[in-house]
Amino acid sequence: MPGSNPPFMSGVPEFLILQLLERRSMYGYELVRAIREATGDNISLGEGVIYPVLHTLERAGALKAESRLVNGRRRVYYRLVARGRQRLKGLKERWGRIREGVDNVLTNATAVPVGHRHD
Amino acid sequence: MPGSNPPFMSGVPEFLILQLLERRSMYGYELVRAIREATGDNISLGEGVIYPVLHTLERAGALKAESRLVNGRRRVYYRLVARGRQRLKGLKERWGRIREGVDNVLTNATAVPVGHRHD
DNA sequence: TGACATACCTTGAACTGGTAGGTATGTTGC
DNA sequence: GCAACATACCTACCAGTTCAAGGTATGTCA
Repeated sequence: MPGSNPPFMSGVPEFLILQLLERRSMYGYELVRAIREATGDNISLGEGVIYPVLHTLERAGALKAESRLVNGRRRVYYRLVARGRQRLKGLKERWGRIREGVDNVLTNATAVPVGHRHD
Repeated sequence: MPGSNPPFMSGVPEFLILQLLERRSMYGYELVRAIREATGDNISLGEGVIYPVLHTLERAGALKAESRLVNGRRRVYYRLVARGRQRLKGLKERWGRIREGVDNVLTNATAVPVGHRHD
């Protein structure tokens, strides 16, 4: 039975990729390992996840690809551009809200919605 | 444009439902509002999301349904049972790991994986 | 009588992650 | 020279899930 659907992962690969590329350009294979490291081994994504997302993001104009030749091997570096930064910003906000919402229920506290604080 | 696919939501409806039903039994329509309240308006799920999840969860043996008649209206109350509690436990752990992984990248800190702390 | 809240339900579309497979090059050890 | 491995890219298919939209029916209030 190939392809189960683990919870809480939707949007996460894209989010992590965008986030990491904000710091510096990277190539796909590099991202696979970077994600493991940067998440403290909490999240591990295979190449079969990374590459398609990269391609989608590029088609969407969020990333620019540049093929370089290093040690006789081809590497496709991806650079975050304006549209990608915008996208990242939106995802950050969304992540913040959902994270907060879930944690509210988790910690049993009755919530104070973002943007409705009145300290 | 029907059916967009907002990120970070996969697994969340199930998780919230399980979480809320751990405290007390509720019926579907009640859950819709309870989720809005409990998440501090950060998350809002329609009936079209709640009911299918409820049915799936019941089929999976995580919930027991009981139909009651209140004020001439039918209400289907759902009660969390053992299998559901187990499921909730697993989701809690998963949520913890993913949340931590994402936040690690977000806060730019190199991570300390869960279970690998050595204070 | 009409409007609205309550309360349940299903269908179809769209998206997305995961697995599994496949290609090709450089490096290392025997 | 050759096997094994790491590097580095890629795609096709599956499965599961959220969501909007629509539909039914009862009670209440003006």
